[in-house]
Amino acid sequence: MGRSPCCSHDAGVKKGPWTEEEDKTLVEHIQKRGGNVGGWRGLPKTAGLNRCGKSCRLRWTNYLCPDIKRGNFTEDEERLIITLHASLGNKWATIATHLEGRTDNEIKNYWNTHIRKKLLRMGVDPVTHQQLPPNQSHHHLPEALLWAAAAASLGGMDTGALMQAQLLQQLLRTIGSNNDATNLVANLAAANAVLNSSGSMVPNLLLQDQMNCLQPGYLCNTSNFAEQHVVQQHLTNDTSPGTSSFAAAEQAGQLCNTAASFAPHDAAPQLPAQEFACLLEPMTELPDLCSLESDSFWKEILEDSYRL
DNA sequence: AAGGGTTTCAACCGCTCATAA
DNA sequence: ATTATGAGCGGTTGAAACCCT
Repeated sequence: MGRSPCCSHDAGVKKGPWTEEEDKTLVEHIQKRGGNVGGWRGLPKTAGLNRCGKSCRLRWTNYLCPDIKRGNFTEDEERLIITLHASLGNKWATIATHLEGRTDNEIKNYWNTHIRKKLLRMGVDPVTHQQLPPNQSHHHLPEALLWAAAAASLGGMDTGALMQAQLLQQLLRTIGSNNDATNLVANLAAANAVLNSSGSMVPNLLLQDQMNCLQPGYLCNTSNFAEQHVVQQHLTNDTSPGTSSFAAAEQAGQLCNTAASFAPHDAAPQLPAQEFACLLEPMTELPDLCSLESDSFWKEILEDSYRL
């Protein structure tokens, strides 16, 4: 089919931002017809607007239509967009049908200005939704810590969890680089002091994930870490106060990214979360609420990691 | 306060799809 | 089967708002 002649090529047709008067004219015209537009092409003439039909349709569907919901996207909406985008791609109109009151244009803009950047910062390719290779990832350790700190400040993660995230990242860095463990031990000591002084309780589930992460062979599958976290959370019906599932998944994603960047290059292909959950090795026996009272537990893990 | 850089989002453009003739 | 046309979609643009120095 040949391309249709665009009405915007009409001489003298106004373009650019709509005035209040034009909005009023368009709304009154459509309401007068009981919401039945008829045909957009002929609408400007019958409504008395010096606009092309296309412009009228866009203004109505994206802004003036009374069904449109205004305001910031909720956490649930954001999660739904990401989920739908993973399966549908840039099918904004289709995605919009799943979010009541949101337009395709609004979702597209929100994706490009917020979600896309957020995923990139987390080291996730916004097109494929897969982990970016370390050399392409915008993610790096200090930024991960900033994210964790931001999450903690918003109440999504307590300080104990934040410290755990830092510790895990330090540990993985040490494992990956084979550097000496001096800094890690020093950090562990510092963390110990902080935890002892604050009395923070470390979310048990987060610890379990971290412990799994440290087990031999796990690094080959770390790209599934975020999914695994969600599956485990679901299975254990975790309801830790102050840790929403989304925040937990995000924080798990952070840890996943770091872990994946140190994974062997011949890492096994990814498995669906459900399949992977069945393959999980038995959990490591955790110390008492991981109080970090005893450095020996961590030292043993470190020693094990050097033997890998 | 100013001005330069960045971000946001309404609106446009060009294309494809669906359908009537 | 072919063609013409309107509707709708997704990528892109640019003005305004916002932020930073």
